[in-house]
Amino acid sequence: MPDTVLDQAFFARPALVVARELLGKYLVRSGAGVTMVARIHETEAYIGPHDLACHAAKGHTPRTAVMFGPAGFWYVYFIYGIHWMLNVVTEAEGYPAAVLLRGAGEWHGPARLTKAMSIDRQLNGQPAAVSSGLWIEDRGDAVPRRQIRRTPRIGVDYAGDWAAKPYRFVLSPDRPAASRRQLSGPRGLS
DNA sequence: GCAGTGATCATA
DNA sequence: ATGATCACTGCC
Repeated sequence: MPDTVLDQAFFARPALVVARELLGKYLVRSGAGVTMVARIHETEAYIGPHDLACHAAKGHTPRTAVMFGPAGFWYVYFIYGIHWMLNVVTEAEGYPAAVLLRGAGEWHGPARLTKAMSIDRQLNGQPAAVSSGLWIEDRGDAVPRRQIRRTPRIGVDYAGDWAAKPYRFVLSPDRPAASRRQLSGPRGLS
């Protein structure tokens, strides 16, 4: 299967679906004569204006405007005076939702990822497409469901009941299959 | 554990 | 104009 650049149809779906399906896809950064590729292993869904952890819960502001636009565009914002966060807009135009890319390749943590790939406000509002120098590819290596873990989102304790919802998706390495003996034998002594 | 750092938005 | 807050990281 040839590599496929994910298009607007991929992103124009519920954020939870997009967040899950982005695991195992490839984030590609091209610019200044170099290209970087990193397999996505951690995402979070911010599902709409009723989601109190989603920036769009604060309404349509200059900062959140991109999220109200069409799917497949980058929503990049600055936080804590230091860090850039990379999101891709999902859902139908007019419905504000996005997926935060928290980890890819060797990088763990959303700010480390953007720092490594030189992602900043210049990409805010740009399309996730080759033309912007930042896009996502499907390279045909599907992720088995058993490698996907769901947890609550990080750093959103302010969001009340929404903080506990399992909207974070993590691609975990396969554990070696337990042998019959391990399954039926005594637990470890430790 | 907690400081750093500055954009953003509500309040005035 | 001012102040609280913040989808984090690195160092104590």
